Amino acid sequence: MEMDEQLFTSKFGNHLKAIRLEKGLSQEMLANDADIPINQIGRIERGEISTSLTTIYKIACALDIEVKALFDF
Amino acid sequence: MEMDEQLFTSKFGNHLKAIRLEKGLSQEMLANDADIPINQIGRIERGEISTSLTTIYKIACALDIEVKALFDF
DNA sequence: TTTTAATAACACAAATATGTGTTTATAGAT
DNA sequence: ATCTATAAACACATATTTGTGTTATTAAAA
Repeated sequence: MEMDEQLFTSKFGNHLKAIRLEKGLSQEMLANDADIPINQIGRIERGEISTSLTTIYKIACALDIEVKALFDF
Repeated sequence: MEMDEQLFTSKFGNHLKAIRLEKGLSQEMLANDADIPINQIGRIERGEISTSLTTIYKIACALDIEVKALFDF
């Protein structure tokens, strides 16, 4: 699927949010588990920022899923 | 697998390099295809930087693979 | 209506990636 | 030894994320 970069970050954010909600976590809980500021989670889910590899990894660890699962969309 | 963040970016870089070489591409060719500076590819492969979602996406497109394949390690 | 939890939205400094350029190192071929 | 291609290693300005606050919405419950 060919996609614009901004659309990609937006879809990534939506997918992250869906996974977070499936796990029954609030942004704040996820942020605490991942040791990331809560605002950062919001910015990522809204597709505002193109977050970094390490942040992605920390989030995957906090969600207890593989990183590649975050890209399954 | 539990892993340090720096080790993760390092493994990501090694995996990217392996895929690039499998495809028979030089850093320069990949950089051109992905519309990214060549030095950036080197920095990522060496694990020097924690690159961004959009850069990861551009690289995956240029390699003609799914993003999640870049995290299959 | 009022309270509460959750998220969005805004601002700002600090840290880091990005983009561009140049130079050095390495390895293979001639 | 020389040439060539590839990659590493610098430097530096610019752009963006990150981290830390504060304030404003939104929605649901009491």
